[in-house]
Amino acid sequence: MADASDDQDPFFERVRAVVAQIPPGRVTTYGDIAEHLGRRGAARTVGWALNDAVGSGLPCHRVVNRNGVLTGKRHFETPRVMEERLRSEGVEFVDEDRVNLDEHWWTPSDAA
DNA sequence: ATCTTGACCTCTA
DNA sequence: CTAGAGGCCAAGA
Repeated sequence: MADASDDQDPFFERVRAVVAQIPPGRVTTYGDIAEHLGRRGAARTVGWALNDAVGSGLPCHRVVNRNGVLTGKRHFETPRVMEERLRSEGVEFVDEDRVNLDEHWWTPSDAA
């Protein structure tokens, strides 16, 4: 297994690693993750990674857009899951689909 | 192999 | 202030 086939470090794997390290009660943004990985405008790709992460055990509900809006709630099993989960963790909502980033903003650099 | 879509962000007019 | 376009990476048809 020393072939160039087991290299799982493109972008997907890295995004998942970061999202998996998001502590409860905290929220992060796509742009922050992308920027932390070295890609500033690759925020879209981050979402793609989560698209495959749904059901993989990743707390994708803790990832919101720059405005703190639960953009990806529609991709969940049920749009309600995302909101219910965040609320269950102690996250406060300033709007129907907007969380208080000023109170629960977590960054990849805050890990460890 | 090519084109389109996709859970985004940022800049410029 | 609002509106429009560009850029990034990956997967599906």
